[in-house]
Amino acid sequence: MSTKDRILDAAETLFADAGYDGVSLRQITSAAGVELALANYHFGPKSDLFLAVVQRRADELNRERMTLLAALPDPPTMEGLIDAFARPFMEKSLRGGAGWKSYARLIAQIANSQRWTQAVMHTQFDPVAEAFIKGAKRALPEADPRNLYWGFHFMVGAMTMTFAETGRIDVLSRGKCKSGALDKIYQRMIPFLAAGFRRLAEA
Amino acid sequence: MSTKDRILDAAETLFADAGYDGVSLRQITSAAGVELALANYHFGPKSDLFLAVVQRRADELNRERMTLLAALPDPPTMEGLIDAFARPFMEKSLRGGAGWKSYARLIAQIANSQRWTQAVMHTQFDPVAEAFIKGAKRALPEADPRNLYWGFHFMVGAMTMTFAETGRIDVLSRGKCKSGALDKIYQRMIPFLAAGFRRLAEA
DNA sequence: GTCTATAGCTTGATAGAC
DNA sequence: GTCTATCAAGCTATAGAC
Repeated sequence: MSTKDRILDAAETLFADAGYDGVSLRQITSAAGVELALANYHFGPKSDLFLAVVQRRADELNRERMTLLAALPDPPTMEGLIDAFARPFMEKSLRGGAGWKSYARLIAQIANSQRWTQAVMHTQFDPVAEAFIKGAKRALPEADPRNLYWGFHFMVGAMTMTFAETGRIDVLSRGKCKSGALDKIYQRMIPFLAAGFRRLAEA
Repeated sequence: MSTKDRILDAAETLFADAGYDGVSLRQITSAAGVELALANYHFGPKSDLFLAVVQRRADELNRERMTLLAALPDPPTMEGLIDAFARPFMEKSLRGGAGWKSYARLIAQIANSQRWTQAVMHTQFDPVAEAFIKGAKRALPEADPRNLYWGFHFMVGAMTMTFAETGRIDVLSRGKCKSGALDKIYQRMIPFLAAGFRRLAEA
């Protein structure tokens, strides 16, 4: 495994647990088993390393989302549309290894802070978001387009928190619900969100 | 204004913008216009200051939420229940001053990270969450209780991201939607979420 | 590409005078 | 309750040898 990948993997885990400022380059290179100076040599400043961590999986995720979105019938159903957007993330989180779990926790923090909205959310995720909105306009042609943007926003909020698996719901439900049972949650999330979109389309 | 309050206000704004580790005690006391040593004198270690910042408004918020929840008819409607939970936050964010906007950005980060789940979410917000779930069981008695926990989870994800006002939706919608127009968004969020809950109850 | 060594700064916390 | 001064540790970034 290359030095670059070792650094990216270590940075991903640590950034996911403690955030950008909660982790030092020393912790990252130490966890990766490489020298401190190599982080700067391969990635430049710390902020560029952070962006590289996020970009690596965003590219793969977006490619799959775009493929699924393009394969939908026209007009698509809302359920199909939401599934095309959410399924790649769910599958990778369940079966892609620990790196994807870290990435999910990282994205939840990024999506909920102003700090990385421009550099990460707009740069890396807006093209897919626009493809989703375009599909939603076909699925619900009678809807006010603004309501579809808001629906998308509510969906992203519910999804990022779900994939982050903070464990809060496990304690709150006294073990009846499990954050880690993503496939079970997924079966509930899709209809929940689709019903919300449909209700907004009627308004 | 007391030294303690000056420190709390400055810390709130800075923590909301950059997170716990992104802000130093020097930045906080400097913004508050007091000496560095006073942060430790009044609040103890940095982590205790952070918890004090969150607790201050959580107490006020929870009191109002509990009052509204207790005033609902039995059985309540899902719309009424969600409104009782969300309205105090929305009103304060719209009319409570800049401190409540900072607090909303802070809560969005906390709710989406594992790091503060125990010390903040469970400690400060679980009692109200349980009151909400109890009401949801009355509103939708035919629902599997687990689905109500998941609905609550999706609701919190959508709500925290909405109140955080990251501005992403403004750019994505090319100005058609505005993060800051919380009252308009609120009218869409309540039916979106209520329809989601109802759909889960049918499953 | 990798390593050692270090410059230049910032950090949280506190001791001790007032 | 407030202030000055400081400690010990940590930080990012980089220069220079190999």
